[in-house]
Amino acid sequence: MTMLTDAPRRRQIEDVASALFRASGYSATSVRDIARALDMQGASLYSHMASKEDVLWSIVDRAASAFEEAAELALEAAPARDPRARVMALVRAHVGVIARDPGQASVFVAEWRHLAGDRRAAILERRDAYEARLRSLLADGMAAGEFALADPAIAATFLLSALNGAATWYREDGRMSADQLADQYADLALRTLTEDTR
Amino acid sequence: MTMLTDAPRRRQIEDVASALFRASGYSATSVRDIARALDMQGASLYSHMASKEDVLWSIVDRAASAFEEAAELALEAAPARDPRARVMALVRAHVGVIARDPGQASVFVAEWRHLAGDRRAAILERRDAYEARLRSLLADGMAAGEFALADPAIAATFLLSALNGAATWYREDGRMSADQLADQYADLALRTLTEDTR
DNA sequence: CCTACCGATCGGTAGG
DNA sequence: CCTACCGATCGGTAGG
Repeated sequence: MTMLTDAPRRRQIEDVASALFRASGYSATSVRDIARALDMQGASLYSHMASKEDVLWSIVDRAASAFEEAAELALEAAPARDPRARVMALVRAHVGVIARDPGQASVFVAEWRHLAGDRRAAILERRDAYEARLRSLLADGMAAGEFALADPAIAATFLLSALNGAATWYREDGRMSADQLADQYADLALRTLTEDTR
Repeated sequence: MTMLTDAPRRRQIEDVASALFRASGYSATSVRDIARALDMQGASLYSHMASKEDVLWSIVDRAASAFEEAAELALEAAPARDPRARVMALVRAHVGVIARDPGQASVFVAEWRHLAGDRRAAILERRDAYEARLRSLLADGMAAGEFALADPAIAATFLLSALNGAATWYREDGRMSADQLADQYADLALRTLTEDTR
């Protein structure tokens, strides 16, 4: 999570909004709810934002970039020809982004549908591209004989649902560190990909 | 999904509301949106419901009962001392409830937080009890030496997130039948529980 | 960043 | 099930 103190106002607004959107959803959170959390008047927020949807867009766009960049970095660093290591790296990166800012992540996961028109379309495209990358990693692993999957597309969706679930429940002050979360989730995720030999 | 034709009005309202809540969320769906989908005036709905939250409660309560009853039946029918078979049965039952009515299920999964007070507390308790049942099944399997899990609570959360994800994307008219979904998800879920022997 | 204010829409009621 | 209507609240603007 980002420090709320001393962050620029716009960023403070986005962080407070993330937390409120996460707890109650975008539509049930009013501009005045956000203002109240910052000890401001509702109308004053409009010095820093053009619209409520604008703030949602900033959060979702930033989250999408965080996932994309983390995946990029992780896959660059991972061995090129080891599908297991590559999936592991992607999963750990994904969980890391969630653990670092669960508010932002959960807004990305659950509230993007309140975006309209082009923004909605753009984010859907990026989500699809991201999922496609996991899908192709799974296909690579199958081609290499490392994974056994009846349907890599279903497996990718199954996995991403499981990982994204953490955005809803994970608390930074809970009993689990970000690393512990990443370790456990990566382990569970990897198991999904190979035959169950008992 | 339930037939909309000839269902009693109250049930039609709940089915239409489920679909709209699933697509846009509870707060972004107005009473007039629901009425419009039924070719009625907004105020006319109040002959059949006391409040908007009342309709949400009916959907969530019915969904909770469906999950509970399906789990009960599945576990009664499953062998008492075979943890793998028992988890498999529970997963298949859970996915079956989702596939049979994804609208109802996704409202249960995502919109319960818009309930207030006692209802919210009651549903949280039932969710906890349901998850606890899966958790204890996992613990049984570990005790029997059949499952290898670092933390059965985390595994249960991971699994339920993965399964519930289907409530968001599954379409009855899509390329996958309910049985295919249940088969694939049960397979993926079961793999999660045993060591990855490669 | 504030006060004052806008039109639109919200959930819900009265009365038929 | 409809028309007519209610107060409250919504996102947002004007002007300082």
